[in-house]
This record gives sequence, C-alpha cells and structure tokens, in this order.
Amino acid sequence: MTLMKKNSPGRNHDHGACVESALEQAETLCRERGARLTPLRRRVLEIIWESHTPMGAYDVLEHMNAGGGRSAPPTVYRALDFLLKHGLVHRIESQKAFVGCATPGNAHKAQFFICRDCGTVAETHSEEIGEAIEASATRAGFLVETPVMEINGRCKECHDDE
Amino acid sequence: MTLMKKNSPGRNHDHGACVESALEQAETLCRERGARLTPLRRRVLEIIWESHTPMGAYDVLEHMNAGGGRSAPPTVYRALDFLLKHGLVHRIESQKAFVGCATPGNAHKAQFFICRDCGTVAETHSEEIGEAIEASATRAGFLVETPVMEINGRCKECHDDE
DNA sequence: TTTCTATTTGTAATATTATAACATTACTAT
DNA sequence: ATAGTAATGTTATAATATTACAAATAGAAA
Repeated sequence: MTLMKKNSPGRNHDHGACVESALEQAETLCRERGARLTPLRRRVLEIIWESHTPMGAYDVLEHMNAGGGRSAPPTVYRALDFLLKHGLVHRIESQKAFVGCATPGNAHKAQFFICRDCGTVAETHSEEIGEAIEASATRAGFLVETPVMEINGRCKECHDDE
Repeated sequence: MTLMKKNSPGRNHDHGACVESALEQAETLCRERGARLTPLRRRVLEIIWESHTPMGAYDVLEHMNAGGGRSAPPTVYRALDFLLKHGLVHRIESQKAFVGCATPGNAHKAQFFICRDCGTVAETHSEEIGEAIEASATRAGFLVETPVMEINGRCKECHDDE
C-alpha cells in the first residue's frame, strides 16, 4: 500500500481518511473558537468534502435532501457562510462553487490550481507568489487584503494521460 | 494641467481621453482581425468604459435601455462574449462584473488590483507574479492556462484619505 | 428547573445573474 | 439577386443568491 499525505487530492489518495481528517480538524477548530459546528453545518462540510471538485450550493442542497430532507436554499447558504467565515471551505469564484479547505486554522492566502479536465482543485500557499504580489502591490501603493487566485489549467495526472 | 498616462485609473485622470483611447484601440484591433465591432458592441464597450469600476451585465442593460431602448439580456451577454473573446473587457469573477481592458491586443495574463472602498480596478501585468505562479505550478506538475488573479484591498488614493 | 436571550433553523417569496431556443434581420460573397 | 453566414431580437426559463419573518432550540442566568 502506498503512503500518502492527508488532505491532498490525486487519483489514488485515501479519500476516506482525507474527509475524516478534515472533519476532525473542523471539530477541533470550532471547539477552540467557541464556534458551533452544528450537525447541519457539519453535514454541509461533509458533503463538500465528498470530492476535491468544487460543488455548487444547489448541488449541496440536493445531497442534503437526497434522503428525504426538505431544506431550502437559505439553509445551505447560511451553513456555507459559517464555513467560509471560519475558513473551513473556500469559494471558487470562477465557478460559483465551494471546496473544502485543506489547511484551516492558519489564516492564509491560498492559491488554487484548478484542472479543466478532472475539475480537481489543489490548494497551495506559495510564499513566492505572495511576495510577488506584495511587491507589485507596493509599487502601486496598493494594500493587499484578500487576493483571489484561481489558476486554471491541467493537473499532472490529466496531462500525463494524454 | 497635469500630464497623465492614458487608460490608467486614478482620481483626476482625463477619463474622456481614457475612454476615447480605449474605443480607438478597439476599432483598430477589430479591423486588424476582421472582427466586427458593431454599433451595439461598441456601445456596450463604451458603457463599460464609463468608469474603472466593474459593471454588471444588467447595469449595462439599464444603460442601453436608458434612452428608450428595448434590449434583452442575451443582447448584452452576447456583446460581452464578443468583447471578452477579443480581450477588450475582462470579467471580474469575484464581482460577477465586467471592466474594460487597458491593454487589449497583446495576449496577457493580467492581475487586477481591486479597491474595496472606491471599487476601482487597476490592471497590471507583472512578470514577477507570472513567474512565481509558473514556478509553483511546475513544482506541482500543473500546466497553467488561464489564471484568475483578483487582488482585493485598498488603492493608494483611498488609503491616503484615511 | 425555569425563564430569558441569543442563535440557529424553517419557510415563502423574490432578487440577481445567465442561458436556451428559435425567429428575424443584415451583411458578405458569389 | 440570392444563398450562406453572422448578428440581433424575442420569449422563456435556468441557475445562483438573498430578504424577511416565523418557529424552534441551545446555552446562560436566575
């Protein structure tokens, strides 16, 4: 059996462990902060973590209601707001969709590498990119707050497939 | 009278010249490419260039119909598609809105500095950021195609105001 | 426990953004 | 002139997101 990093995408990673780890981290983080990860919010987080592909709010809703539930859009959007606020999920602006955060807790400015073939989003936190942006911003007298960096292209695996 | 760069935002720039220059460039570019900058498309571009603040599709529509027009959404979205395809406008994903491109023609991977106070978007093309992204991507075996870089924060002028 | 309060969730309606499908018009080239 | 293509008009609807208010519930305080 192959060894692999938790919370990292890739075709053969142990996604069960991946999700489990994400949920545990979320529990811990919320406990520390005195934030309430209610069953509903936890469920939304779990649904989003079903894959490393961003999921739209209405897809989340469908999953919630799959077992006979009767939730409405505000329920989902509210849970998503909570999760976003606590950095447990990210919104991929260019897709109007949401993806689990691999490293919640440490406030971060992330970059997302989004594969146009398989849809997988890999999150990175490159110092180099951050610094390049700061340098460019400083030159313009601009104060960086929340950069949105969604880098579309093709992931290693899909490219290797050719 | 102060001298200033064309097509660059900033509180006291000569916006009339700014727009005029943008429209001229668009005419030239389309002529070169054999693309048809029809009156309708030109009008949409002109409306978007009314400011350096991104404008939503439905705001564009309102402007179009202000003089008694009767355009419908598809008309605007089609014009926007054309303008996007030819790099004459950019879509700011995080705002579902559109802004004029300051340097059409040269295919480019742009960064946008977006001020949360005044809403102004300044477009840059930093080699450094581009290279940092490439480096980070290469390490992950990722092939960059179309990066979306929307850097939210505060522009010099708004920050100076304090 | 009981009450109080604040937070969370439910529910209905509606706003906002975007596209599909098909009809019509205008331009281009022969 | 006319066929073929590109552009626009028109109607309807899909997809995404929010507002406003009511009900339920959890946690704190008495």
